[in-house]
Amino acid sequence: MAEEYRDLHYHQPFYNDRYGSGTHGFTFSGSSSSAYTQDASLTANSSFHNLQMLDPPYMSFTEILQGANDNNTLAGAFGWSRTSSSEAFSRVKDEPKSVGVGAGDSVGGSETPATANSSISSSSTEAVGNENSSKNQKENPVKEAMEDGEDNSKKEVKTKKKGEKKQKQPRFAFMTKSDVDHLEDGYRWRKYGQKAVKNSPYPRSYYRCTTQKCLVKKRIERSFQDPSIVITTYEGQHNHHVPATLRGNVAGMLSPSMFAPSLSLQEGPLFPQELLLQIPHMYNYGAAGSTSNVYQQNLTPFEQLQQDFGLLHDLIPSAFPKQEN
DNA sequence: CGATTTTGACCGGCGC
DNA sequence: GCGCCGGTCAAAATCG
Repeated sequence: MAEEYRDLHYHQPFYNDRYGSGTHGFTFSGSSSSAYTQDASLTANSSFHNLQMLDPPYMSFTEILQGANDNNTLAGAFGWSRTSSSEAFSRVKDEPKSVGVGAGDSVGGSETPATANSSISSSSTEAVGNENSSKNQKENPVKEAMEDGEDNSKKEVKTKKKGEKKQKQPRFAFMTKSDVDHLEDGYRWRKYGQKAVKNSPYPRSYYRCTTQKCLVKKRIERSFQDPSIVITTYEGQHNHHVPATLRGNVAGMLSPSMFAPSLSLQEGPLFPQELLLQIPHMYNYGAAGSTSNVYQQNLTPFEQLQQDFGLLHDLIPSAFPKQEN
């Protein structure tokens, strides 16, 4: 447990998405893409689609979310580090199996889990695929997913009930440029496995939220194409707030209030979703098919937000609610 | 000494 | 039916 975080490195924004058909999701049709694409580290044949960011027009995240929510919640989190930034989210539709990212590997579990030298924060709820978003940090608030979760609970290893198969929960993934594998996102995680990733020299690590009853899981892997990129995939939504022990860290930064002064700033809970709702700009990626795309952008508005965020935090600490849990 | 990580075995789905 | 593969379990090891 150590918790330390420090300032971090920088993240770059990538977006990729593999949401497939979307019925929901963020798919805007945009067209231009401003970012540059990165190679796909994820799926091999992904063609990148466009992601575009809307600059001026701020689309409210809300809109986006609305669309998005249905399927998954996005909860992404935004991690803000002042220096860093960006990541991407991706939601995945249900994919059959692989998560999509094929490339990366993960964290070595062995190394530094949460404390690495520099940690970045990022997080999001689950994702899978490849998308990107920019900064984030925390997790996902979505709610639905887990309720039933049956995942953990009943899975005895061998006897699972016959008939039910586990359903998959929505996942969100985002990419972060960082040398630290396990990005601090405010929640406490317990590693429960590590597997080698096919075609990649880096392993993938599996983590589960340590909060009781919370079924959220996440996996972390490093892109084999660009080792500086860490792909984090969240599955499920937290049914609790960020642990109090982490307050001050990332947790503090997560508060959505910042973005929405006009919204309720009180103590609300702050889920990333809320955050998203308040963010003025967004990038969109079209997800067209099921291919995944990855986009990388240079920072843009998001970065600014992040920075602003950081400043706010420093200047007006009181503005950030503390959460307890 | 409790919590977390490590790591190989195991499980279940899927494609051939 | 078999093998591959992603994901999970769980005992042992390690950490703090």
